[in-house]
Formats: sequence, C-alpha cells, structure tokens
Amino acid sequence: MSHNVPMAKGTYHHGDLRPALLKAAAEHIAESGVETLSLRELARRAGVSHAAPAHHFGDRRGLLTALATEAFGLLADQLEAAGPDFREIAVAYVRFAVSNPGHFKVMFRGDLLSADDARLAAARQGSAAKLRTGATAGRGPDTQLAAWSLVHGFASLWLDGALKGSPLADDADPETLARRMVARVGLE
Amino acid sequence: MSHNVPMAKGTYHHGDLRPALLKAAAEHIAESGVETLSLRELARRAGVSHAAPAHHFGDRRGLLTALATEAFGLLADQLEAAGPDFREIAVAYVRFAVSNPGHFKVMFRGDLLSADDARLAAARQGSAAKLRTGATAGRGPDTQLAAWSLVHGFASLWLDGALKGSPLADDADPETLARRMVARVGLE
DNA sequence: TATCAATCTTGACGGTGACAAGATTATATT
DNA sequence: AATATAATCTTGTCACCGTCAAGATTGATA
Repeated sequence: MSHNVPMAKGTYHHGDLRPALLKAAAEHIAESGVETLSLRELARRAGVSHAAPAHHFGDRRGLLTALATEAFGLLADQLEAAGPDFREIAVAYVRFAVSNPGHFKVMFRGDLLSADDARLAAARQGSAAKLRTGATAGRGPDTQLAAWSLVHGFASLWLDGALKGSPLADDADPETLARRMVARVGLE
Repeated sequence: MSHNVPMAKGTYHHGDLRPALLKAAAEHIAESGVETLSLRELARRAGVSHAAPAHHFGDRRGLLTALATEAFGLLADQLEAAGPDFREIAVAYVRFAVSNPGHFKVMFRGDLLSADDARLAAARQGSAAKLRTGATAGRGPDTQLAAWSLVHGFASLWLDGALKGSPLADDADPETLARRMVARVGLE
C-alpha cells in the first residue's frame, strides 16, 4: 500500500478474538460446510486483519483442531448430563450432533485435524470415557460398537441431509427417531 | 505470453480424460481427503492443462458430483451382487465403503454436491431402491433406518480413523465386525 | 474436402493460506 | 512510576487455486 493508513484507535486489540473466531467458524460450518471456511472471512467477520487468526491457531488446521477439541468437551458434558441410562446416553449423542452441527461435522474428520495434538487427544479420550460410562459398561464390545455406530450413523445422515424427504424419517424429529431406533433394535 | 510456445505434437487430445480425472480424484480423496483436492493437481497428474477439467465437469463441484454419481452406481451394483439376504446387504454396504473410500467419502456430503443434478439424484434413488430390496422390505421403517444408520455409522467411523486403536475394534477386519454387529443387534 | 462441434490451451483475475517483519498494547519487574 | 518483556495484531508479500474468456487443435460429419 502507498499511504499506509493506520487503523482506528483502540481497535488494535480485539480482546476476545480466539473464542470469537471459534464461534464464527462453527456457525459457518453449520450453514455452509467446512469446505468453504476461510480464515480471512472469519477475520473480516471479527473485524481484525487477515493474519490475526494465525497468532491464535497457527494455521487453518490448528483452528479446526481447536474447534474439534472444544467439540469433544461439549459432547462429554452432554453425555455426563444424560445420566447413567444407556438409552439416554445414545439419545444425547444425537441431540448433541443436531444442536451443534458446526462442531460435530469436524470432530471425526481426521484429514482436517492435527493428529498429534495433545489437547485434542485428551478431549477425545474424555468423551470416549463418558460413552463407556453407566449402563454401557456391562455390555460386550460388539454391542458398544453397534450402539456408537448406530447413533453416529444416524446423526451423520441427518446432518448431511441424506434423510430429507426419505420415507424412513417422515416428519419425526431426530431425537424421537433415535429413541425409537434404540428401543427397536434391542439394545435396551 | 510473448513466445507462445506450442505443446508437443499429438498430445493435444488426451482421449480418456474424464474417467482419468475421476480415477485420480478418488485416489487423492482416499489418501488425503477431499479438502486438499485440487483441479490443477488432477490436471497435472493427467498431463493436461490446468483448465482442461472444466470442460468435462464445469467446476470443482461438478467433478465431485460426477464422482458421487459414479459412487451410487457402484454401490447399487455391490448391493445387487450381495443377494437378497438382509445381513449380506448390510455387510456389502460396509465392504463398499472400505474398498472405495474415495467414493464413499463424497457421496453423502451435501455441501460438496450439486443439489439439483438429475443424474446424481437418479443414481442415489437407484441405490436407495437396492437398499430396500430383499428381506429388508418386510420390516418397519424404524428397523430399516436403524440398519442403515448402523452400517453407515460404522463405515464412517472406520474410514475417518476413529476406531484406530480402540478396544471396540481390536484386530478384527471391518467386514467381520459388521457381520458381528448385525447379528448381535437383533436385526436378523 | 469443407464445415462444425468437441476437446484442450493460454492467459488473466480475484481470493486464499502462509510467512516475515513491524507496530501496538498488556503485563510483569524493578 | 519507569522500564523491559511478552502477547497481540497489522502490513506486505508470495505461490497456489478456481474460474472465466478467448483461441488453437483435433475429430466427426456431410
């Protein structure tokens, strides 16, 4: 630039940039998917320069890793709050996915995340522990895997829009469908 | 450009570019995910200019839509070949996903595909019909949805690497695990 | 052979992620 | 309070990418 115009006074420090970027990222992903997520767009949305995000997250991968870490924390909380009942835990998994699509769509995408991030690994292990909590513990690994696959698959199909207009999911809301499936499938 | 150097003779037409690009795309996605897929890289790999893919697919979304269309066709074939047995159909779904990761990872990503593509919609409906074929037909929608969710969730978790090193999936290959789950869960 | 459509190339443009270097503000130390 | 130090953010730059427009080459058709 030729004139080197400085920014307005008092706006140099955002003050809450890191969470603001994470929030904006989750919103964008929920609406438009992760593919079109741009660090520069997030920066504009937060009113900071295009390189500001790099300071907090390093790069795009770092931001998504931070978002996934937050996601596993939120999931662990929701599973905890669901109590010990096995079916309620399964339903809580679906409820989490549907009410936090921006987080859910990123947390299992190994190709987007830093595989060696310690905080992500810890958060992931934490939520996995909650999944094994309560009534689930008494069952065999096959049943546990089946239960996880069931709710994970349903949540994924729902968020990807694969069930839109399908006779399999007519009318009912996702939580009800999840509850029905868990009952129907003999996991109780 | 000032010199306008022409290409080598005889290489102007690739001759088989469209399928070559689809193949290269599937391979890249299988190895590195869809996020890093670049039309220009595919073009280089096929030995054509950077704008050649546009002629066959329009844009990036068009290429992924074509790949997804191909994927639903392949899936329909595999489900067909699995015969009428319900459990075999479920296992075939998982086998398709595991042996065609580049295709599977794209086919349900609504955010990457052209929602109004007629050929995609037809291919999708075709495979959905195969899914409802055979022994599945006699069951209620809840059971059908549960079955689809189960195999879809397991395939997704497997391809995303979420089961790597998990005690839930120790050692066994995905097909065996799928067979066990389907039996264990009372869908037979 | 002449015409026409299909296929591919060249060139350009704006947007993006990443990096380096510098400016500004907060925090800790004395 | 004054200073040093760290944290935060900006500016500038570069290569890569998707997309579009215009033109060149080739295959098919008549």
